[in-house]
Amino acid sequence: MEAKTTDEPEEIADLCEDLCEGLAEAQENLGCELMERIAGKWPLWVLYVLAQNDEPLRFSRVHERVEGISQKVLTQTLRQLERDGLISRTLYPQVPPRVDYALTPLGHELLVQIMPLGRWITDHMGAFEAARHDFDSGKAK
Amino acid sequence: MEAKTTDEPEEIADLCEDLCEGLAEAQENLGCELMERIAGKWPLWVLYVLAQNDEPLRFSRVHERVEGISQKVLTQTLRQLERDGLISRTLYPQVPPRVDYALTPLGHELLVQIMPLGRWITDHMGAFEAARHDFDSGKAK
DNA sequence: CAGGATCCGGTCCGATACTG
DNA sequence: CAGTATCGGACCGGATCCTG
Repeated sequence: MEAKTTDEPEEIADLCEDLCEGLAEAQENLGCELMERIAGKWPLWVLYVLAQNDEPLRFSRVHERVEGISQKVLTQTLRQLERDGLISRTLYPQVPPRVDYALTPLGHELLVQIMPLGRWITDHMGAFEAARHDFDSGKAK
Repeated sequence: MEAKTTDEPEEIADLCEDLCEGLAEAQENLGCELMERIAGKWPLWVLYVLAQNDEPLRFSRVHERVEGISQKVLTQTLRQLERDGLISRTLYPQVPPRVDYALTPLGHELLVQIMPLGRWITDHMGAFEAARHDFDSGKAK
């Protein structure tokens, strides 16, 4: 019949099933949107910063810790995360105003879910770098 | 879904450790780049399409299956994925030319790693929608 | 202190035309 | 068939100024 790749067809088919059940809908609908959102440069970073502290963080503190982000984008990011229920925003009607951001259980769980992926990526960083090097040197002829 | 409010500090600290070990480097360095890359709208989609077939796919086939993508962006995406060693590109010097794309073991494993995350997202889609609704209706006063 | 409003340069993306 | 090249528009993010 058809030539198969390096893996056994069963493995692929098995993966396919899971993917069709779990990822397919996410891909073509709203989950894809979420994947993109959290996978941007800043959102995960912000969640990570909030996770490092067991207490809520003020806007300024987050701004300090997520170095490189502009105030505008940080505000946008925080709004998005709040909208998706990943963080909570608490406004203290003081003067000067004070706003605390904290991870929600949902946001916490999301980090837990993403963690193994992050670990896997770091573990295979060498493979990625090698692949890139091969590709680049191959094209630079 | 677990309905725990503010988690115990120990849990957070525990998470922190893992995050610091696994995600921190990825965040601030190259892994972050990879996270963003694969999490874009198309890359994962392309990988997913390739995973559905146990045989390599031609450019046209991929283009058909990843509906909505332009030819230009598809080319870019495929190049990226190839550069990162997630897919393989095989050129047959025919006329008309023929190019086959297939998942590499690395790309295959990446999908396996991402799957549980995708599943978790779909499982909690309701929570996300609810959070968004709450947020939107709260602001629309 | 937190963040809204504005301007503006860089980037991304789609459509089109063209090549091996 | 599988791209590359180019152009114009949309969008994104940064810097600055201003408000409660």
